[in-house]
Amino acid sequence: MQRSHMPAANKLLTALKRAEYAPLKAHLEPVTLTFGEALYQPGDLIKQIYFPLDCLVSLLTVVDHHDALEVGLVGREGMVGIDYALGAAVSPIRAMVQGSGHALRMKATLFRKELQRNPALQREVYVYTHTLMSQISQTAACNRFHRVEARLARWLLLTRDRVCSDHFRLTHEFLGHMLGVRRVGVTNAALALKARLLIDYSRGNIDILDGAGLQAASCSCYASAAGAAKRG
Amino acid sequence: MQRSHMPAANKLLTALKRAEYAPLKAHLEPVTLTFGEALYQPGDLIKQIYFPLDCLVSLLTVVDHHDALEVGLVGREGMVGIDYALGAAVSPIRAMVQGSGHALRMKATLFRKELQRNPALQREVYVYTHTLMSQISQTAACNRFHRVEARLARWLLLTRDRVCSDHFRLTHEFLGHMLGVRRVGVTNAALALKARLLIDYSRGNIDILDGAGLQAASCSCYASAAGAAKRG
DNA sequence: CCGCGTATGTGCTGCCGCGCACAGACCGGC
DNA sequence: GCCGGTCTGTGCGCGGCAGCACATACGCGG
Repeated sequence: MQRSHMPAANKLLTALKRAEYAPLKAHLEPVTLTFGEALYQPGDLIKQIYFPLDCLVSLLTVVDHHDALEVGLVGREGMVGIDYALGAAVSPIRAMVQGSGHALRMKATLFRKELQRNPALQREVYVYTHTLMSQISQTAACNRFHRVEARLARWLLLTRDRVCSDHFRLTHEFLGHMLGVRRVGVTNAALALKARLLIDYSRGNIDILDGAGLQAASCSCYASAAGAAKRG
Repeated sequence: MQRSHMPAANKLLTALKRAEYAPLKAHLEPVTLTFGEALYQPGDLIKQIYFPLDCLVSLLTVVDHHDALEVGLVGREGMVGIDYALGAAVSPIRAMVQGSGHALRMKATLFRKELQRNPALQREVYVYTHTLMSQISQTAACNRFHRVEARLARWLLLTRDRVCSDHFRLTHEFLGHMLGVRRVGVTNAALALKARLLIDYSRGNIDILDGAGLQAASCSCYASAAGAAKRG
């Protein structure tokens, strides 16, 4: 997953001023998250809040206890556990580590206490909530109207923005789960992108060769709220 | 759209205690919303917040300036303008009146001021945000995994819960826009439900004959968060 | 360097929903 | 009672993706 050895900062936290951040800092604990780890399952009590540094977390809605669809993607621009911040005790979704890396973790109860007395933190958290909600809506429409190839392109770009690298590890099988399509569907879409020299890949190693071209191949959704908000 | 002449109360507001509600009350203005009216378009500045009483508002994500997909449905259990409450100035979505009726309206700026100093209102608004976000996610997964017939059944049940009546007016054409499918797709699904004596309809007048049966015909999504939260 | 497991490519068949076109059915207005 | 507009039902061809099955390719460990 090769990225810089010193984890980048979490943008939601760095938006806070020194005095606003200080009371949080004492309770933040650095953790390493590994690929495939589930931070929450649907119905789980939310005990910890996570602020990704250089890892990547997928938010998945689970239907009928087996089919799952990714609805959101969280990198260092956000946090995992928004539901708790909004007053919910249990998670309605599955949060799965999609790219290994580091994060800062905090006990949920302590986070809520701090949130209640910290207006700056509130502002950041609620603005991020809005961003995430827009992203989820956008993704829903994208899944409905656009073909697998465009959605794959979009997804690769979103991932790139979060890991800040043109190279990352992901198998077709996994991408299939993320996009809610068969593995073969991913293979075909990936072949098309490869043929156009936009990406290259082999056995789970993906390289983005032509970001601009990939953006052209992706649907307009990438350029919209979701993409824009994430790059900032 | 036949419902009681005295508009039911908005549940988000009635959850507030007298003293908490009083400062809001002064600024709430009753309005009549008519079918087809757009409260916001994507990119619009949010100037008013709406609390539906007996009307129904659809939240739509618009792609490429022509295709639209419904992601959420707001009745008297919620409010329209959540984005503004979260700190956004412009609406990322279209909010369209799907069932005529009454609502309470408030200037957005006044609402934000009151929100800032009213913890009980904050709690209600953020819990509703969570409900809505869950609903959007659930809908996204539902659109992906379930067939038109099941989704139509689910959508009719959600509508029923909000208008509190087994009868309402909706054309296939309109339902097609809501579900993101062709009108003919709706016709076929509706025919199947009619054949099973779960619903009846004619020229825009829809009757739910067998709610339990319809729920069985709908996907599990209805029973999940979305449905549960709305009936409460 | 051999073998096995994982990752990727290919070839079917089938169904769902799309786009288009048109036929009936019902309702209100004149 | 006729006319026009709206709503609903039907037919046809097509494409994307599902499900299933199998064929290669790559890489690691022994």
